Amino acid sequence: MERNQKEEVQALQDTLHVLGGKWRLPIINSICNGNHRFREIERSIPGITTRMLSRELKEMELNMLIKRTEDRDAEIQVKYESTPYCKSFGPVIEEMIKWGKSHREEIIRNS
Amino acid sequence: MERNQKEEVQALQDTLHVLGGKWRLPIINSICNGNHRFREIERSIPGITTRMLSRELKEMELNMLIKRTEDRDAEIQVKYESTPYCKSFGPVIEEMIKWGKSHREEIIRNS
DNA sequence: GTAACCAGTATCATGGAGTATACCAAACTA
DNA sequence: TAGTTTGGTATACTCCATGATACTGGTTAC
Repeated sequence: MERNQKEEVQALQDTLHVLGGKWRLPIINSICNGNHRFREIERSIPGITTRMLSRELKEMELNMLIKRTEDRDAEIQVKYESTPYCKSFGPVIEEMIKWGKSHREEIIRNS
Repeated sequence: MERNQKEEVQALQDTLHVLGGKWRLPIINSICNGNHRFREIERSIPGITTRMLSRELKEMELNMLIKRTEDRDAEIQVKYESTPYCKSFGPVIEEMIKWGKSHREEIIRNS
């Protein structure tokens, strides 16, 4: 019981650490939704700056969350893709989206 | 499709905002796990300081995430409880714990 | 040939989340 | 009655994530 709790807190903090910051999840979501180019991703996330997107993409690549490919001869020269590791966040993201949506509905209903 | 995406990003950012910071989720988890006293919660979350716990609890009370009751004659004078609203995070938290745990296992397996 | 788009980088500024440390009054407890 | 626990507050500091703004070198579209 006691140990179990510590383990859970640990697991939570691990997850929070990997998903840390304002932009990680929106970026993952955007890429998983079919945006693969830098500007495409940028436009799909309201409020993000070029600088933040650039930084986050770099670190996420280091952390194996996404894969960046550069191919001068392809129609899309620079392409960002999600890795299987990244996709393992699917359920987490889904639940968060679900919560966010119902939260909004709740607020609208109460106003 | 396009609108749907914006809505999802919005929902994600809403959720992130409410759960923002390093400590919210661990605190919710702790309270939901049966810790109801200030020091109890504090001890259950490694690394948190009195100040941060105090601050977070206050704001979470304002946001209706938790309920604080003071009763001088009860055996527990000050008690923190989760609200139904707070409990709506259950699925989100569960998924995050699940991810964190399997992530740890993964790392151990690969080392 | 110029305007717009792509994929970023460079610099500078800043607010507030988080840390560290000490302290308090009341209650309980040995 | 001295020590410990409880539920916090006060003050001071630090640093880093984020924001704002500008710029660049290459490519494609008109």
